[in-house]
Amino acid sequence: MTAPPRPTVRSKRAADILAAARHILEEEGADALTMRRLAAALGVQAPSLYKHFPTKRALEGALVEQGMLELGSALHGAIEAAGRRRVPVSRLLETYRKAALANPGLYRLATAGPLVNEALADGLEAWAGEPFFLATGDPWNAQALFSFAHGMVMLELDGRFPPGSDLGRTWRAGAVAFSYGRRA
Amino acid sequence: MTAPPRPTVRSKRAADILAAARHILEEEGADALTMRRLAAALGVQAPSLYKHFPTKRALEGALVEQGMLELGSALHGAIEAAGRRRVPVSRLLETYRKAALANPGLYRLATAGPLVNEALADGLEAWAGEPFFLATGDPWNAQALFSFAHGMVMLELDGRFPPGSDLGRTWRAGAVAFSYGRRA
DNA sequence: ATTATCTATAGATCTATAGATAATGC
DNA sequence: ATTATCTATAGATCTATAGATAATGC
Repeated sequence: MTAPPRPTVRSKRAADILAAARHILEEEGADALTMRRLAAALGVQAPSLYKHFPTKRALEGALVEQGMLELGSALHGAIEAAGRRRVPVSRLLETYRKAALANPGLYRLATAGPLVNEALADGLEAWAGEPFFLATGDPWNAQALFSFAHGMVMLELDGRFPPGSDLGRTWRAGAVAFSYGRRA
Repeated sequence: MTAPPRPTVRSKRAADILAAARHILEEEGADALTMRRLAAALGVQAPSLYKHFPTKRALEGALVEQGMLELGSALHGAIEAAGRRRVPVSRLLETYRKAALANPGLYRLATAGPLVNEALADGLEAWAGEPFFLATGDPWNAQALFSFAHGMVMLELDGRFPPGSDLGRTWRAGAVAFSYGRRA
């Protein structure tokens, strides 16, 4: 098991700015997250933010780091809870779904669209994705299972499933499929 | 098998505008698709477009319709090619991947983010998704398989898989998983 | 002293409407 | 006659920089 990457150390003020940014992201969506809107939420003028983050991308990159760390921590937590036994795919998926839907805006920012910060995301993504490998036993099933989970979350967030859908059952169907040959 | 929805009939000019919009979408991405940029590509001023599409959303809705129809046609084609036998999951997925990656910009517009045109997409989405039901035999595995395919395409388009990935093998791993109990 | 914030502003865009003018179809 | 297009423009935004002023830490 890879060691968890350590979060970037930030000043109190920078941390507060990120917290406010997350709040806007979750309450009003990614489009609402502008330097002006963020500054207003902090009771400050927009240019002031540039003393703490050089560009908007840098601020977004910091949010991505948080999102990845939190998601990865949740998944690794599920692995550890299983002890020496292999974590059931169903449990990993439940953890994934719960963690992603707990912070939809952050999840989207961190996992959808082009990478915000390539260098950062590299090691972080590998670490966050490791539990899928540990649950499936090979890299191809790991990627496939991750794709299933990501697809489910995105479609769920985008409201793309028909109204009467029993998504819990759909998640379980995926868990069963990827548990082929062993317990779900 | 549901009958394929008929495409909206449009004037030659409206069809040309949509073709130009698709070109921009594929070559320069969704952000580049503005009424101004589109008008420029057609050698015209932006306000002229409003005689053919009342709003930008309406234009995007028309593109979504095209995308859904084309993707759905490809999938239904795979179903028909299998004749009376159930189409193998692997063939359906290959078709999906090929169709989606042939027009990445349109695929994104049509399947990711909030619905552009609710009323339209409703019946169209159901029809386009039907092949997943026909390939799996039940609605939950159908949704789960669709989620896997969508997740794969999105992650592939966003460049989220590590450099050395053998995505063909990952797609096949998914096909095998969802063929649990029968041939892939 | 140093850091944070402010005002002012450059420089880019966007979508969409109003009303005038040019092009086209009967 | 009717439709398409043009010019002109309203009305909103955005990110980011420069330089002055206020607040804070030693």
